[in-house]
Amino acid sequence: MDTIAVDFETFYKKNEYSVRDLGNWRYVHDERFDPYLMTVFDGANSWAGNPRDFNWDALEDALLLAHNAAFERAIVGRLVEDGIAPVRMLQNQWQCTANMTSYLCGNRALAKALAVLEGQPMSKDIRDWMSGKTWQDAVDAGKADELARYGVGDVRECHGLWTKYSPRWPSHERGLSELTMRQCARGVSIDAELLHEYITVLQEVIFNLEKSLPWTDRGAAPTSPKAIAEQCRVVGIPAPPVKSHFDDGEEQFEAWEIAYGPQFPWVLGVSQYRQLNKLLSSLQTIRERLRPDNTIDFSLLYFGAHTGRWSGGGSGLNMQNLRKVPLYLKDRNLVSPPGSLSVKDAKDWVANCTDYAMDIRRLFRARPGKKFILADLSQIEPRVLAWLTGNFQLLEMLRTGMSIYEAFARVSMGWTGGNLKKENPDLYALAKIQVLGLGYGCGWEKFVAIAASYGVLLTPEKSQELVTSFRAQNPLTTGLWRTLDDAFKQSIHSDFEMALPSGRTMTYRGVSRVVRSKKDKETGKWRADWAFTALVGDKRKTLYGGLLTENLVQATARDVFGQHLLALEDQVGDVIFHVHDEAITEVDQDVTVKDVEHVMSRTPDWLEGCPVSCEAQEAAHYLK
DNA sequence: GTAATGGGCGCC
DNA sequence: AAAGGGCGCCCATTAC
Repeated sequence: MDTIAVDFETFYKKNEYSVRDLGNWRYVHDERFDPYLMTVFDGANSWAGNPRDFNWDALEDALLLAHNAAFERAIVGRLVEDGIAPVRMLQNQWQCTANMTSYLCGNRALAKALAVLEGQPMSKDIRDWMSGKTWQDAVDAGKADELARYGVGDVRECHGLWTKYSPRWPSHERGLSELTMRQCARGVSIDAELLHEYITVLQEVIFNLEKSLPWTDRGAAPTSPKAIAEQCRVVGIPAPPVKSHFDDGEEQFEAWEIAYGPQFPWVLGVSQYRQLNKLLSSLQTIRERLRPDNTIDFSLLYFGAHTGRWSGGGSGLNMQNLRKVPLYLKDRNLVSPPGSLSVKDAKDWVANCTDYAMDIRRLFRARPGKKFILADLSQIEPRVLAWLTGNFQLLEMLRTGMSIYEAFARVSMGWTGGNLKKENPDLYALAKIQVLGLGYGCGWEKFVAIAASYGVLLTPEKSQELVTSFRAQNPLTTGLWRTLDDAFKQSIHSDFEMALPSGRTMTYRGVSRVVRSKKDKETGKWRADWAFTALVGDKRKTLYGGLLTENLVQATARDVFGQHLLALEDQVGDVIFHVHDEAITEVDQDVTVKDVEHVMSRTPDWLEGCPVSCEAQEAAHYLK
C-alpha cells in the first residue's frame, strides 16, 4: 500500500478564525474556509497546488499521513462534500505523525519534534506571516513560491518521520491514536434547548453581579487585580492573599473572604464572577460548535501529557475539566456552598437547594435511541503504586473486595477490627487522605492542604505525625522513591530511561545538576543547594524520587486505561470521550452495566496480580 | 498591535 | 534531606 503524506494550508486569522477558535468541524464549514494550498509527497515525488487541480486518483487506497491528521481529515471531508474530492476519499486510512512524535519524544509541534529526533531546525515564519492573508496576498507579495516550498517541506518531513520512526510506535498505541481521532470527529450530542436556557439565565446572573462590583462603574474590568487592590486600599482592608504563594494559600484566601465578605459583598463577588464567566465561556463555545444534528465535535490530544495521558485542549473547549458541582442560583444570584466542603459534600449541599441549579454535565447526552454507561476505574493509581512496590499484603486484601483505604489501615495503621468505614469513620478518613496524598513524597505543609480538599482538617502537629508515620510504615513506597531518585542522579550528563510494566519507556533527556539558592527552613538563611533537572517535552524541570514515582504510577495507570478503551470500542460500544480513568460510553439499549464492568475490571497481562475494578452506571446524560 | 507570563479556576 | 503530580482556558498585565 502506498503511504502518502498530505498537508493543507488554509486561510486563518489568529483569535478570529482558526481551529483554536472554532474547532475542526466549524472551521472547515465556515464561509471563510479556503484551502488554498495542498501539498503531497509519496516518498519519491511531491506535488503542490490548489486542491481543485489535484489528481485525487493518486491517493486511492493509500495510507494517508498528516501532522495533526484530524485536521487534514476534516478538510478532506469538506472537500468531499463540495465535490472537489471523490467520495471514496472517506475510506482511506489515516495516521497522525503529531500523535506519533508526542509518543516518541513528547513534542507535538513538527519543528520541535524534528529538533529533538533529528537535531534539525525548522522555521515556521512563513506560516505566521500568513495569518489573515490569502493565497492572492502571498502571490502579490512574491511569497507564493516560498509558501509552496514550505508546504512541500512539511509533507517531506512528515513522510520521513513516519518511514523512520513508525516501527517504534506500537500498534496498540496507533490504535489509540486512531480511536482518539474518531472520538473527536464523532463528537457528543447536546441538549440544545437546555443549553440556550442556561446561557440566557447565566448572562442575567453575570450582568447583576458585574453591576455589584464597585470598580466596574469606573470602567475597570470586573476581575482587574489592580482595581481590586485599589478598592481594598480605599476601604482599608488587606489585599487578597495570592493562593499560589503559600502552601496553605487556599485556606488563607478563604480566611480573607470570611473576614471581609460579610461587610463587602464584592469580596465574594470577584470569585463568583470568575466562576460564572468561565462557565458561560464554555456554554458559548458549545453553542458556537453546534452542528445541524445538535452534536459538537471537540478536541482530545493523544499523549497530550508526557506521562501519556490524553489532554483536553486545542480547540477552546476542554471535555476533561467540566465542573462537577452545579451552580445554585437563587433569584438570579449565585449562592455558593461553604468553601470548606469537599466536592461531594458541596454537591449534596446544592442538591438540597430548591430554586435553580445549573449543571453543565447535563448538557451532554446520549444520541436518540442510545444510552450512556459511565464507568470509572476504582483508585487505579494507589493500586498501581501498591503493585509497583510489591505490597502484596495490600494487594491480597484488595483481591477480596476490601476497600483500599481499609486495607491500608490494616497494613500500615494497625487496624484489626471489622468494617473500618462503619466502625471507625475518623480513622477511615485518615487512611483515605494518606493513600491519596502521601504516596509521592508530599511534606506536611502541603498535606494539610490536600487533607482539607477532602474535608479533613489537620493541625500542623497531626500532619507531621501522619507524614512521619506513613514513611515509617511504608518502606516499600519510600524505597521506590529512593531507587528512582538514585537512578535518576546516576544518569547525569545523559538520558534517564524509566521502563513501564507495559513495555513503554519514559525518557527524561539531558539530566543535569544545577545549583540554586534555597531558604533554610530553620534559620531562614539562603544557602546553595543542588537540584537535578531534565527535559520533559521541551521544558527543563526539576525531578526527584517522589515525582518520578508519581510519573511512573500515572503513566502505568494510563496504559491500563488505554487497554480498556480499545476493548470497550471492540466489545461494547462507542466511547464518546474519556477523562483519565473514566469512560463515557454510548451504547445500544441491550448493553448492560455489567458488560462495561467486565471490560474495565480486566488486569492487563503485564500487570498480573494487580486487582483492577471499576464502578459503572447507566445515565441519560453525563454526570458525577 | 502581539507575545509572553502569571493568577485563578476547572478536572483527574 | 526534602520536594505530590498531570493538564487547558480565561483574564489582566507586562514586555516587546
